[in-house]
Order: sequence, then C-alpha cells, then structure tokens
Amino acid sequence: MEIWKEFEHNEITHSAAHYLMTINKLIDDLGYARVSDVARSLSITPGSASIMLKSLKEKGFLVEDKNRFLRLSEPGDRLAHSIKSHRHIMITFFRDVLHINPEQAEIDACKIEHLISTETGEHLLWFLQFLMCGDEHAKAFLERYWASKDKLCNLTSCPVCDKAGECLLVQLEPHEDGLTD
Amino acid sequence: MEIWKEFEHNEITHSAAHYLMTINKLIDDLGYARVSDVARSLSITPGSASIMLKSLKEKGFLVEDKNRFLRLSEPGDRLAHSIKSHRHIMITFFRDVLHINPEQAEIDACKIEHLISTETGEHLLWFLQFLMCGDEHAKAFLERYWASKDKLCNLTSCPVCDKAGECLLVQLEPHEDGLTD
DNA sequence: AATAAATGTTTGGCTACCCAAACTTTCTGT
DNA sequence: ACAGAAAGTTTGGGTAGCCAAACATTTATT
Repeated sequence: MEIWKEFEHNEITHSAAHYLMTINKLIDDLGYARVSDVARSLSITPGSASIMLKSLKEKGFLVEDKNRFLRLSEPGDRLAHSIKSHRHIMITFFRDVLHINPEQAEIDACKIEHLISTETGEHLLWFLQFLMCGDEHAKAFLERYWASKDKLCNLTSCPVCDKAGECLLVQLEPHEDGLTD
Repeated sequence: MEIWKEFEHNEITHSAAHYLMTINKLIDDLGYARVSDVARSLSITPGSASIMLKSLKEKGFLVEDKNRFLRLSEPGDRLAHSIKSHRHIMITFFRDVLHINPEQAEIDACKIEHLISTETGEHLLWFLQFLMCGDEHAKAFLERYWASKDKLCNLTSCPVCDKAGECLLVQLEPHEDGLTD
C-alpha cells in the first residue's frame, strides 16, 4: 500500500473519536450519556448520532445498558484516552514551545490527534518532558530560541551558509558545520 | 463552529492534495501528465482520476491544454508546494529530531501535511532552523536530549516532582521549578 | 483508410458521515 | 391510565472518494 493511502487506514475516524471522547466527558459532567446527550454535545442530529453510536457498539467500542445509558468499553476507553493524550501533547508543544496562538494550536491538534501513531505520540511526549522538566540545557535552549525567534522569522537567507534566494526549506538539509545526527 | 468540526474545513482534501503533487511530479519525471498518468501514478482507476481531476479543474487548481496535458494553475501550485513543505518539515522533525523511525515518520507526516495551518508550519520551520543551524545551545540541548532519551523513555515518575503512578501526561503541566514561559 | 490500442468518461455501487423529517418507543405528570 | 414530551430509530437525500465495467474518443500501426 502506498504511503498516501494510509490516510484512510486508522484505528478510528476523526468523527468516531469525538463520539467516544464525548461519552466520557458526559459521564464526567452529567453522570451519564444517552444518544440524545451525545447528539446535543456534538451539535449533530439525534438521527446521525443514533447511526454512528450503533456502529461504535457493533465495533465493540461502547456498551449500552438496559436503560440505554452508554459507556465506553475497555478498548473504546483506551482509544479515547490515547487520542486525548495526543491532543494534549500537541497543544502543549504548539502553544508552549512553538508559541503558536492557542486557538490555532487547538485547531491543529484536534485535526491530527487521531492520525499520529503511538510511536510519534510517545517520542513527542519524551521530547516535551525533557524540554519542560527543568534541565539547564533545555532552559537555555528554549530561552535562546524564543529570544532569536523574531529574527529567525524574518530570515531570507540561511544563518549558517548565508545563501539567500531559494526556498527556506533547503536550509533544513544538514550543513557541513550543522548537526547531522 | 465547534473545533472538532474544523476537521472537514481545509483548503484541500488529502486525496486532492496528492493529485496535485502527483501532477507536478509527473511533469518533472515524464515531462507531462495526463489523466491516465495520474491514475497510474496514484494506483487508482482512470475513472476515479477522471472525476477528481475534473473537479480540480472546476476549482481552478489545474488546467488542461488542447492535447489533454495537465498542469497546475498558480493557486494549485502554491497549494501543492505548501503541502510538500509541510511534509518535509514534519518528516525532518520526526526523523532527525525525535528519532522516530523513518517509515513511521513518513506515514505520520503524510497524514497531517495538508491539515496543519500555515502558522503551525512556519513556527515548526523556525524551530527546526534554530535546532539545526549550528547554535551552541541548540547543539548542547539536542546532544543532551538524545543522550537522556533512553532513560526518559522508561520514566514512570516525574523527573522534577518525582511523583509516580499517574499518567505521564500530567508531567506536561508546568512545575514550580520548571519552565512556564 | 481500417483496425487495434490507448486514453478518457460515464454509470451504478460501495463506505463514511452529515441533515431533515417521519415514525416508534419510552418516560413523565396529572 | 393516558396524553404529551422526550428520546431513539428509520428513511431519503447530499458530499467525497473509491471501484468495476461499459462506453466513447483519440492515437498508433499496418
């Protein structure tokens, strides 16, 4: 399978992920979650919710008791938790490290939270932990990065090789005196 | 509009983005791009390609000459270039900074390349530029990060507050002695 | 020029997800 | 108990994108 077709092959769709997360949120906030509560919370019609929730039940992500109260199954809860974690990690990185405006950070994180792999989520978490847990080198790096950010944002030539003109992206290729790992 | 519904509201869909990028690639490689070339290159049927390419023409992202050769319009090319840039930035960050395995880095980058905002793409580029352009603090930070990564990966308690047990994610909340920006 | 091959388009069917509206079931208050 | 409200489901329609297969057109070969 070509890489670009992997886009359709995820553990769960964006929409379904939000159904699951909403059920947990409703149980936290209201104490229960029924079809109509989920529909209201997501601003979709009860008809759409009914169909999607039926399919999520059939897939084993949630269960319904005799009184039509919904709750997540163990796999459903694991999935919802994983996606919430990814969102939290992405928002933190975008907002607190990159200094992207918080609204945009939330939007971008929400779009990709269900798409990034467990591996990428974990590595990002470790990276953030190191960045934010008081290590002197991390502190110094971040301070210097933020301080030089405004200058960097206006760069039209590479700060290392000083070549101008071309797309700034070429600067991501390793330089002789840069870090190549 | 709630944030979660923004997922559907992008400049271009994942599929359409790859049609555009494929046309540029074909013109580079073959010198031209026709409907069937695009279909072959993307491993989809000519029928599907015909329909999608018609809609991309109608949207003004590409043009077709009298001999049915396709090329991107200015807006189409701008979009394709932006998405390729995002992919390049994400792959570089995932692979060369986070040390995610290259295949997974490519898959994840491909899934999100068309979803991240211009703002997020730019900030990530600046971050990478600072990380990779030879600054001493960046070098020291990366070396120390990579060196401590194995230890960090196995953490079950926070290296700052030393609290164990809970989800590691809580460690992303700012600590008293950590960096809070 | 005539046939064969390559190319392009249309049609009907599928999945996913949404809406509106009709319909059914269950709960609630008098 | 029974009417009305609330909750849940079904049906028909729409978008996006894929496939298979039939059909139409264009290009190439003899």
